[in-house]
Amino acid sequence: MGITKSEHFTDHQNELANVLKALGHPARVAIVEYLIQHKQCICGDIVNELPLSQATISQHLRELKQVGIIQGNIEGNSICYCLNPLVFEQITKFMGIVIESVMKNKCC
Amino acid sequence: MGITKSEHFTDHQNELANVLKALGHPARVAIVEYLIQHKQCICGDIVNELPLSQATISQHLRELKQVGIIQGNIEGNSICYCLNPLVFEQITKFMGIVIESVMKNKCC
DNA sequence: AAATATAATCGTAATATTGCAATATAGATT
DNA sequence: AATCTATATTGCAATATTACGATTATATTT
Repeated sequence: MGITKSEHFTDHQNELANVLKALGHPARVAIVEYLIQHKQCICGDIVNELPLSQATISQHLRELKQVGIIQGNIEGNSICYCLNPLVFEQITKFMGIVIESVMKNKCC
Repeated sequence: MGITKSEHFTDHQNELANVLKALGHPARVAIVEYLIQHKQCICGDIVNELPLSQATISQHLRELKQVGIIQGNIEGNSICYCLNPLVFEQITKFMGIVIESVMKNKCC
């Protein structure tokens, strides 16, 4: 099929999964890491950094933006992208709950 | 194409992306949440919990296991699965670095 | 040993993702 | 206004993912 049965899951589960899926590609991890170092970028910066075409980079940026991982502000000719902290706080919170739970009870 | 050009990225980027991709599906988020609450499960528990077939659940469990998110121990007839804290610590560390970076510098 | 219980695997269909060339769009510059 | 620069979009091919029925494998129970 290839189609996820989203309707059977909670909004929270779908939203978290969407964000994590967006981060689940090495090029998009690389883009986030570029933004960690340089704080901001335009599409062309990433095109110069990664061995992927401009069209492909643009697509990856769109996916990251769609789930709120980055935000883009138009600056004249180009678009300035940067990280959105809120999303990462959400993810960290989830991961924290997992870790806390695991620590309390060892595996069978 | 549908094929990720993994060879162009670092091991760290590929590994992190693989773990996040594995968590990037609502059913697999739901499995992790089940494990947070119940500490452990067998395949049949999840089959009873989620509206997906046994074959599909088994596949999702295998994906989670492949990237080290869960571990499975054979217990007679069935297999007991539980969470592996190490992976989540890795993810949290990455997320923490992102947040720290973002806090230092607002967007353009 | 036959029957049952549990879970993995195989085969397959439907759909999604990845990547790129080509093209389109929009602001900046001459 | 013509050109340049930066990026988005479209269309397409190759591959991956999701899901399930059917089957298989293994351990347990009768």
